[in-house]
Amino acid sequence: MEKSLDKIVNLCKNRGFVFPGSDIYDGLANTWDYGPVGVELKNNVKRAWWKKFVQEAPSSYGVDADIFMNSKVWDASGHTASFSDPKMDCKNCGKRHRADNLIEAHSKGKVNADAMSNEEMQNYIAEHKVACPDCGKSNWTNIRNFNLMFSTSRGVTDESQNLIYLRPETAQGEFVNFLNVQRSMRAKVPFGIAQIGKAFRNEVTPGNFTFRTIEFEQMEHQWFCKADTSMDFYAEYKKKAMDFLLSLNFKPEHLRYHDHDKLAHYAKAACDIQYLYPMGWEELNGIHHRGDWDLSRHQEFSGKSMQYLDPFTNEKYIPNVVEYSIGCDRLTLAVMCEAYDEEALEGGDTRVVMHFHPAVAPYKVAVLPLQKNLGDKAKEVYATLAKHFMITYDEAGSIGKRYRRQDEIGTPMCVTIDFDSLENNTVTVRDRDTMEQIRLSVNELVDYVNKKIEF
RNA sequence: GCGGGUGUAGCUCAAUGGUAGAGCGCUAGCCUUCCAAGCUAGUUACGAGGGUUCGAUUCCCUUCACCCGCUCCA
Repeated sequence: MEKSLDKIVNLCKNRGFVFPGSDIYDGLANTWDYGPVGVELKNNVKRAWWKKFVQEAPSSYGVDADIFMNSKVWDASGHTASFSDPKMDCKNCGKRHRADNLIEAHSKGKVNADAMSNEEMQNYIAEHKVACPDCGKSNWTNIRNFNLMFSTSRGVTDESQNLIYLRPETAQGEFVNFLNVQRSMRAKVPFGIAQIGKAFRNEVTPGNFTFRTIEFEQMEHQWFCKADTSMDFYAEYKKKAMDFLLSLNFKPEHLRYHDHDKLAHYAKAACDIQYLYPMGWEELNGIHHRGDWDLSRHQEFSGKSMQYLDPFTNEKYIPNVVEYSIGCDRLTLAVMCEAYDEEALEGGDTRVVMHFHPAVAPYKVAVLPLQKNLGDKAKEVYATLAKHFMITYDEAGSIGKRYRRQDEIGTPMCVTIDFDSLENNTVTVRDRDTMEQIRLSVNELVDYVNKKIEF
């Protein structure tokens, strides 16, 4: 199992999908850069998602909110309070504990550690020789804040510096724009706000290639609706989320729902869709019924009314939210895992093929002159196709080798130029999945490719 | 942060106390009319610093980076 993720990581490095971040400086753990091929794949995945959840979705609107947000947003969302913990490690047994919990337990609740600074807590623990609950020794590291939010500061001079965070989730960008979108688009509840954007988490344990990283991209759709319809929409989005994945050619047996029994503080119901990655079943997306928690909190913290006035019934209410959130990098990785195939050929040969849905394939077509002296004609065909699609060109090596190269990056169609092409302007189109070949005129080619990549 | 591991070419690996070799890949040329053919030539490496030594990629120390566990996990 483990081996097969390695194979994908290797393919990614060798074929330009994904490189280790800061590679020439020995990397930076858990950062990854998408290469020329990978960025096409990822962009196509995003485009496919946007098509289903914005373009074709009734009453859904896209936004692109800023990564930096007023710190009060994170107070309202609860991240400031619960995303940061003062932790100390026991040097004796290695166990990690929260400093505030240690003090409150030691003082039997008489000392309120919440009001203490880290330094005060550290001093208190040293003075009172607060012992490790696990081994009984009092030999602690200094307090370190395990803040899952990355912070930086805004302001040039020291005195004017204000702490700001890189958003740990994109969702708040949709919530804080609820009023703006509703008003400017004259939107009527129910309606949706979608966003694709980066989020940052200082994860203690990232890993598994691009599955869990400290910087990642989320694709989210928040559906604002009336409370009494919300469970129906929750069920509907569970289905929509699954249908989207199936439309990308995921095998049904590689996907499953996973209902949460333990709910986060904001959630009324929650469900994941998991994918069978090489390392096992892992969360690919989440569908959360968030009630009116988010808008209510923002109403409370901002002082702005989040109430919606229903123009038909004149009812006033704070809408409920059904959130559908999918990790773009996770999805892209899943798409790669799902597409990866090693096919045994006659003669003991194997070819690695990425069976991407043509809509998300990095290149739609590879243009291959059968011989180098057909290059001029091939470049002419290339120029014609390049106006319509992301395509590539290769004239190095035997034709078989060039087919294999394209198979490895999942190019669905290879177009070869031969001497007949010069005579009658036709080309041979070779299909990645069936390996069948058909003869088309260059004029027919654009329509043919368009039909293939339909999504 | 703790424990373990790794670090030689783009990749996979090898050898060696006397400054390194292969396969694959890649590039150029020849050949070639449809699935990794062949021939020729070329290409590129000992993570960094220090020590021992006449001499270190090899031994020792430090450091850096990465990987795997653990801790944590909206």
